[in-house]
Amino acid sequence: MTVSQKKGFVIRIGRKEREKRQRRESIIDAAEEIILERGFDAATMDEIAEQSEVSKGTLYLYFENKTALYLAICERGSQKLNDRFGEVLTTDRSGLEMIRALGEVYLTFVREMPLYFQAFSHYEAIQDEEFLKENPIAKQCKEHAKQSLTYIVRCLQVGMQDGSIDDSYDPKELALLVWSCSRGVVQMTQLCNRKHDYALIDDMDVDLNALIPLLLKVLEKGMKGE
Amino acid sequence: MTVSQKKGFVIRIGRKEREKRQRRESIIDAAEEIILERGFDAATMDEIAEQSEVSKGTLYLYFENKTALYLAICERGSQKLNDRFGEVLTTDRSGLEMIRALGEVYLTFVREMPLYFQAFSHYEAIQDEEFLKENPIAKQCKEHAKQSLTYIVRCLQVGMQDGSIDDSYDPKELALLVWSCSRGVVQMTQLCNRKHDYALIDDMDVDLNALIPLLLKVLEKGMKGE
DNA sequence: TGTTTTTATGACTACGGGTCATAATAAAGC
DNA sequence: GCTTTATTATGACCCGTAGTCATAAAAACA
Repeated sequence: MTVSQKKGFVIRIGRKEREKRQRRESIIDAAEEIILERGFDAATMDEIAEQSEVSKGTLYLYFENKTALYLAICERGSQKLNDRFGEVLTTDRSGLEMIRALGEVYLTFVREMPLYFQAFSHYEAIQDEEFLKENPIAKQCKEHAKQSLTYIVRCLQVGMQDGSIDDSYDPKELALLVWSCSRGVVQMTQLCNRKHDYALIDDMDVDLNALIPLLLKVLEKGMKGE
Repeated sequence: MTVSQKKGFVIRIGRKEREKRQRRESIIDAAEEIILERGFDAATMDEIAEQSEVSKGTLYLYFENKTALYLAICERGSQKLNDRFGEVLTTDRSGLEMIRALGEVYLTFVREMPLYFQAFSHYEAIQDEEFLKENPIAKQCKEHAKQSLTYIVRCLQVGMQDGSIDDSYDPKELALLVWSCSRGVVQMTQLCNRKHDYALIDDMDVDLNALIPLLLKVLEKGMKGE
């Protein structure tokens, strides 16, 4: 543990750390599989333990409770989404075009990995504020969310610079708005797709796939600079 | 039971029906109180039974399970919101103005009765499709949602008639969009208000109260006819 | 009043989240 | 190597809560 200890020892500590993280990840993998099969609520810790080839007790060695484990899934998801958002920022486009790209990235993400989207909803449904305030994984999730929002702000700022977006808006407010609306629309889409008999669409015959392009169209017109 | 039976009997049946409904309502009342105190997840059926001055067994005579009871709360909420939406339609305003009014009604509703808003989220989180498909209360909820959406469609149609809204849009699609966005924004607002340390606002200093007006502003500009 | 039907009850069961005494394994000291 | 100490793993167990059911009370009826 102390600095005076020989190199070999330090290396071995490194390996242990690595193995520990690996096992943690494999538990999250297992949890994801089980949740995909059974759903968030129906999934049990016993099932997850079995799937991850670990005893129940060990599970609780890595995650203080079920919520913490689910938060970890959330954290993974927000990390992934964040990375994809970041990539958009590296491309050379107008602000408005980047906003559209972010929207498409978001939609693709949710389509490809609906589990993470569900996990986000789960996270938001957590009532216990104390837990959220203390838990380090929750803090990570927050960090990622903040980061994502910042990406949107940046795109809007670029758009205001290049004239593709009306610069009389407050970019931060507008970013929050874009974010909220996208979430709302995607949520609705998911909802309608999942239970295919969901009231709103039944005899309404609206094409859900048209909803996101429509959002972009309306938002763009609403945000466009003169 | 048969038609030949004397009046007194029929009247007594009526009274029993009435009492049964009343008790059902009082159970829902109790559930709402407990949930307000403890939250949806922490609330137990025993607590609710005690609060409604009924045994646990009786509770299950009126609601097949906890989810059904929660659905009943949802049904109540959607009924109330629906009524308020309906009132807006009776006023004499331009389509765009009515849309704004609906937005305000919605926001007021959520502010006054956050419990119902939470109940809606709960409803949407239910994974068991079979249950939702069979349950009559769920069907009612759906009916209300459909009705609300129709109100929005009507307002948009009026707006397209009076020229306040661009009539090249499909009113149904646009209604779904307006609805989704509003939900998204309100959800975000609720989220940020609840856990006051929610990542997005912390050091962003965005005024949440400005978010809904901003939504209306952007939507209006985006939907406006030339 | 006696009989049947409806409604109410709370002890009980099943099940899942979470714990903890104990065991296995690995590291350190000699 | 062998012993001692520290770390990590285990699953039997505890406890709270959703949901059940045999029994009782009440109401309707004859």
